[in-house]
Amino acid sequence: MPKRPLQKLQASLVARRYYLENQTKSEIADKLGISRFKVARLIETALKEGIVHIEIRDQSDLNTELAERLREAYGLNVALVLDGPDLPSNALIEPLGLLVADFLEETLTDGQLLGLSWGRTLAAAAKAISKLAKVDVVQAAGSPARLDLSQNPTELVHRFARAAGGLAYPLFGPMWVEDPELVGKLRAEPSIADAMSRYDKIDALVVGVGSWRPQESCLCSGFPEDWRREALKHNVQADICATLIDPDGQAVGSPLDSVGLCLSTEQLRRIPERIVAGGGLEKVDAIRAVLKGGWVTTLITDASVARRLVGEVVRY
Amino acid sequence: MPKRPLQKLQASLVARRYYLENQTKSEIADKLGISRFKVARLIETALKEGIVHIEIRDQSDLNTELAERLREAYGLNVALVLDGPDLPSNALIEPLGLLVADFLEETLTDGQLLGLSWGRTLAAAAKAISKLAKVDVVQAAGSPARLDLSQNPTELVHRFARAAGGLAYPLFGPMWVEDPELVGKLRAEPSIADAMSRYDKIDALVVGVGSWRPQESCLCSGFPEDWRREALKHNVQADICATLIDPDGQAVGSPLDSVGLCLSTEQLRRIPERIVAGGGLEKVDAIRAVLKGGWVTTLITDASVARRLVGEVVRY
DNA sequence: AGTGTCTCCGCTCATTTGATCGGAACTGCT
DNA sequence: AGCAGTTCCGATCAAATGAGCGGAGACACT
Repeated sequence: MPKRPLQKLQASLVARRYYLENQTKSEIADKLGISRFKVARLIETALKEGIVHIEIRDQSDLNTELAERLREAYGLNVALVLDGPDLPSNALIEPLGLLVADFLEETLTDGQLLGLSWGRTLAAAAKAISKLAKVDVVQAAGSPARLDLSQNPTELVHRFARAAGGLAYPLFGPMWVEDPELVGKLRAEPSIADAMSRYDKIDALVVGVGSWRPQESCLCSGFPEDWRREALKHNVQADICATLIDPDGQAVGSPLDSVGLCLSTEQLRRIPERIVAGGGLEKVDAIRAVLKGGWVTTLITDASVARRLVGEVVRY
Repeated sequence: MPKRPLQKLQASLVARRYYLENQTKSEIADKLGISRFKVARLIETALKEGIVHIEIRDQSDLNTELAERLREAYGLNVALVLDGPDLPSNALIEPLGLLVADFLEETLTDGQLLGLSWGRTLAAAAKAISKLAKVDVVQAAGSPARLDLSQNPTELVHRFARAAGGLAYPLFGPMWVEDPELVGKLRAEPSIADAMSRYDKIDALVVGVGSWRPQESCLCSGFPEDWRREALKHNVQADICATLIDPDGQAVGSPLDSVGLCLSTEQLRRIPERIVAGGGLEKVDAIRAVLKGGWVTTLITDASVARRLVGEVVRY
């Protein structure tokens, strides 16, 4: 028996009354005949000594602890981390989509303008959306090559707009054309011009994150051979909407800047809320890159990625 | 997945920041763009829903939770409950004595007058005492019959006084005599009168609790046969110093009132701090009785007794 | 639409709490 | 004993928090 059990004893007694019985510190102090400062200090030591244990138990499938660490490490506004074992990207698309849907349902407010790129996670989100705030929805980039129909970005924009009861501004056109003259004509096309003119007013943009590991990215694999070579020479790790990102998070110029039908890098930067969704360890390099560059304000990912990212000591 | 994980999610996020990262509610509110009231309500629900778990871990061998419940159930000022398995009284005497010693060392203040009765727990306490506040010590009752030397109350008073560096007022005399005339003479005896005259000024009294189950109580077994019969007719369950207590906690008159060399029941009542020590299930009836009658302000006991007592639903 | 109920929100005002400070008491050292 | 270093304590003032209230919006029912 320690010679003075009563110091810690009193600490645990005070802590019990304060935390478990909701008595005020002053009240406890009066009853115990000590000053309220002493009570406060006892509680402090109880906390420090581990006499008081406070534990936050997640009751959903979200890991809020990882989320919080991730959020702090990369200066995000919000991080949502789906808890669970390491799974391949494919298996994560649907739950992440659900999460994106839920997040949008709870955070968008009437009258905002939502920008959407494309991707499987967004497609899953679109399916899961039920009721959205009354927002208008604009397509942030034309259709990339080799996209199957279920991911048709135009369809996606309509789905969101319908759920929101707002207007849809789809972009009927390819993400890029190789002929500079043709780009000019397309951009002048009224429906396309209408959509693209709204890019500066987007309140929130939702995009998947594209990995540039060979054979993974839609965008990478859809690029013309010479573009891709050029991009890989710059060590591009990720694409976010139409912006290519190197391992340090810097934007790498690409032909899309001139011949794309899409949000420009500058426009992307200016969007107040940039929501990026993507999970699975295959994407961890891409996600790290976009986080480093500060391209993200809200990240929606899974625990495997989050664990990897917070396990790295660096902070930005 | 619940349709709205984000309500609880936000609750756990807010709770994490509040409890684990010590951010203020206002701070959290600002960062999240919600009102501080909403933060407070989220934390409230997190508490209510069990998202936040707060646990007080005792680091000593004291069970503060039982102590607190006991304290509340019987309106005690302080309860100390030694944690551990059910043990017989004998095995508890030494640890309880240590506890009494520690308690006195931490709570007595210079200049007070400490009253002591006798008993094995007090003897153990006396052995464990090392440094006490500078108090004077007065013996609250004469020596009962059949007490072995180690429990000699006079010796006890001296030990305490020596540890305290204060004066000792022992009572050289028996706890009672059967001849009323002799009592008068003894009470007039200067050293005895000196001690007894201080009974009204006692700040804190430490007593063991005596059980009146046959063959257990020192006091009971030491009583003359006719006194004991009379007491048992009144269903006496306990003695506390020289006062006999029935199962409801009422004081039962006894010859000690007239022929005892000891604190009277009225004097006992007036002592501000009445510290009662005793443990072991054999004593539970006695302890219950003295608690019921409000004879105790500080109870020092063991977990088996505490469990039993708080397990009974009644409150007084 | 009208209406009663209900929940949720943020305001005001009083209370509770924290940050910071200087002084008292204690300790170890000369 | 005398003295620096340390710890502990409680006061003050500002900040954080809680209790309670009324209004706005959602919902169900007429």
